[in-house]
Amino acid sequence: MVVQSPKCVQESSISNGEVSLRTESEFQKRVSPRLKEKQRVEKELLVRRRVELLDDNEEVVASAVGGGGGGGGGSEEKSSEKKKKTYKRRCIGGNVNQEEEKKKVNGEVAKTAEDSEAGNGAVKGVVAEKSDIAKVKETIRLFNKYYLLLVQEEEKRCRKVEADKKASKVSKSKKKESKATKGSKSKKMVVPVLPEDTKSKAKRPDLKAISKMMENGEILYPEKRIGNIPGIRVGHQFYSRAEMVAVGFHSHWLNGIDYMGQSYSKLEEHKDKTFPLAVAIVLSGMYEDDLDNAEDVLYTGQGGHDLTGNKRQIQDQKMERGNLALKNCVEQKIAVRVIRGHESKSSYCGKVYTYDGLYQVVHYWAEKGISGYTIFKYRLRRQDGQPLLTTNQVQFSYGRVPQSVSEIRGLVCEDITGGQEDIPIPATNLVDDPPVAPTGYKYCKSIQVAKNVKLPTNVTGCNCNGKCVDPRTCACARLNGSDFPYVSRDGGRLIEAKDVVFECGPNCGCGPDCLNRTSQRGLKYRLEVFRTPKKGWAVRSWDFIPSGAPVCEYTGILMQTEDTDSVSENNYIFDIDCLQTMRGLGGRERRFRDVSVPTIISSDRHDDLRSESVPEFCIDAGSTGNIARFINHSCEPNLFVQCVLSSHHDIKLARIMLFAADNIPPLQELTYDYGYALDSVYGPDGKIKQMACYCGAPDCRKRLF
DNA sequence: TTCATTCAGTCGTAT
DNA sequence: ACGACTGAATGAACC
Repeated sequence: MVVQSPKCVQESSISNGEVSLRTESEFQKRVSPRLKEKQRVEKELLVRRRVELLDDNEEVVASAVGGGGGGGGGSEEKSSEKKKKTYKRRCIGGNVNQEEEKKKVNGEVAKTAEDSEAGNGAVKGVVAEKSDIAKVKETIRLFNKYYLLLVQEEEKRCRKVEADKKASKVSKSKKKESKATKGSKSKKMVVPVLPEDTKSKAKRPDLKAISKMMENGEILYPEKRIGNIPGIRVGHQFYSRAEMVAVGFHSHWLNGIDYMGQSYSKLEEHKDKTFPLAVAIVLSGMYEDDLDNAEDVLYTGQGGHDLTGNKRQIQDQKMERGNLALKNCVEQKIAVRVIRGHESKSSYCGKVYTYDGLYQVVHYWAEKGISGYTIFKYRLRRQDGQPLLTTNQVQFSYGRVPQSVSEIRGLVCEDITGGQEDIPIPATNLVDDPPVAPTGYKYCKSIQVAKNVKLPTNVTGCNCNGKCVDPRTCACARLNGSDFPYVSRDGGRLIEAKDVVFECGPNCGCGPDCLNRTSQRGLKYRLEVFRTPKKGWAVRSWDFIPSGAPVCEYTGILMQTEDTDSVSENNYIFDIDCLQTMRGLGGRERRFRDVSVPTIISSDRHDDLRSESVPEFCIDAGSTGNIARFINHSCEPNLFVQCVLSSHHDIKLARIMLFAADNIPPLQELTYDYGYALDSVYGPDGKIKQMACYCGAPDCRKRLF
C-alpha cells in the first residue's frame, strides 16, 4: 500500500497489537530480538514483567485494571465456593469461546467452521477459572446493567407522571364536568395516581439494583469476611456505596460501620471470637479532622446523629452496634477494611470510594463532642506491608489531568484531528527520544465509503417529532425490541450491549437531540493519544466515562473485504461481522431474545451472514481513520464494540461504535477486545500466525491471535 | 450552594 | 414476623 516511513510502521503496528498482514521479515526485525527469546524462557514471567514496566506509569491511575496481575495466585482456589453464582454468566469477555465450546458439547449445532475453530483454540490456551479480579469486575458490570435498566424504568415513569400531570391540569375543568357522569372512575384515578404521582422523582435506581441482585443471589460475597476480599486490591475505586454492597465489600449502602453480628458467633470458624466484630468502615470525608494523615485515622462512632437536616449530635452515643463492634476489634486485634470517600468534582459520579487497606483499631475512648453529647472516638493505624496508599496517588493522578495545553507534558501534537472534532485530541510522547508524533495516516472524523460500496438508499425511518419518547409509536424503538437502547442520564448511556442497535437517522422525523441518536454526537470526552513503552500508541481519557457512554466510532474506509487482500501492510482492518462483534462484547451480557431481528433484514440474508466465514465488508483505518485506530487490545477491556445502524438497515454495513463497558476513571487506558479467534490469522506463507498478547489482564489469553 | 426527603437491608429484640 | 437504625443519593429550593 502506501509507502510509510519505517518509524510509522513500527508505531502503528505495535500500537494496534499487530493485526495480521505484516511480512515475516519485518515482524522479526522489529519484535523478535526481545520478544521471542523471552517468550521461550517463560511466557508468564514475561507478561508480568511487561505489565509492571507498562503500568509503572498507569498503576497510579488504573487501580482496577492495571497492576501486577499477580495478586490472584493463592486466592483462586478459595473462590470455588462461589462458582455456581457466576457460572451462568461466563459467556462473556475472554471466555466467550469457551462457552461456545461448551454449547457444542451439549449437542448444539456448531454454527460455522470458524466458530468451532475458535472454540478449540481457546480451550487450549485459556485460564480455566476466572480470576477474583475478573469476578469483581463482572459483578460491578452486572450492577451497572441493572442500574441503567432501572434508570430507564424511572425515566419512563417520570415522563408518564409528567404527562399525566399536564393532562390532569388541562383536563381539570373537564374532570369536574365528567364527575357527575363518571364518579366512580375519577375516584379510581385519584387513588392509585396520588401515591405514585407525588413521589415524582427520587427513586434510587442504585438501591433498586442491589435489591435485584440480592433477590437473584448475585451478590459476589454475601457472607461477611474479616480482612481482605479477593479481587479487591488496595486502591480499588468504587463509584457508589451500592457498588460495594453488590460485591459484598461493605454490606450497607448507608451505614458507616459494617460488622458481623451475633449470628456469626455460631459458626465454627469464629468460635473463639466475641461479637459483634467490625469488618469495614467508610470514611465519608465529612469529618475533615477524622484524617490525621494517611497512615492514621481518627474515626467517630455512630449514633446520636440528627438524621434530618443539620448533621448535629442530638444524643449521647451508646456503646452498642457498630461502636461495640469497633471496640471488640481493639480488644481482639482484628483489622478492618477502610474505605475513604472522596469528593470528585468534574466527574459524573460525584463521589469515589477508595479502598485504602487494612487498619488496626488501636485505641478508643469516649469524649464530649461540640454539642456536649458523648461520642466515641477510634484511633486506627494502617497495617504495615500494604501497597502504598492510593489516596495520594488518586489525588495526584486527578491533579495530573492538564488544565490547559501548556500543562501537557510531552506534547507532540496539539490536536491530531486537525480541528475536525469538537474537542481537540492531543498526542503526547514521553517515551521516545526525540519524541515523535503519530504519523502515516490521515485523520478523518467520519467514515469514507469506497467507490464500489453502495450504502442502501430509500430507507424508512420513524415518524416522530423532535425527540423520540414513545417506544410504541417510534419505528426505530420497535426495531430495538420495542424499547430505546439508551437512557438519557449523563447525555445518553447504552443500557447494555446488543447484537445491533437501531438508531434514528437522516430518514427519521425526529431532530438531532433525539435520545436515539446518542452515538452520532461526536466525541464527548477529552481524549489523549499517548506513547507507551511497549505497546506503541494508546488512548486514554482525561474525563471520567460512565459505563454505557459512547466513546467514539471506528472510522476508516468502508470497503469490501476481498479488496483488502492487496493492501498487505495494513493492520487496521475492522471486519463488520456481527458474530465477531459479539465475541468482542468485553463483558457485556448478550440478550439475544430481546433483539427482534427486524423484517427489513430478510431472513435469507441473515443466513448468509451466519454461513459466511469472512464478512463481506470491513472498515480500513490504515490510511484514514480517527482516534479509534489508536486504541489497543485487551483481554479485559473497558470498552466494548457495538454495531449501530442509523442511516440504513443493512447489518453488513453497520457502523462500529465503542462504548464504555465500565465506569472508567480519568487517565485509565481505553481498550477493547479485538476479538480474534485464535489460530485464525495466517501469514504470507500460509501458516498460522501467532501473536502474544501483553495486555496484562489477570485472565489474559496470552495470545492476541 | 444548601435542604429535605426517601430509600431498604441489617441486626437485635420480641414474639 | 417487626421496628429501630443508618447517612448516601437526589432533585428542589435557594440565593
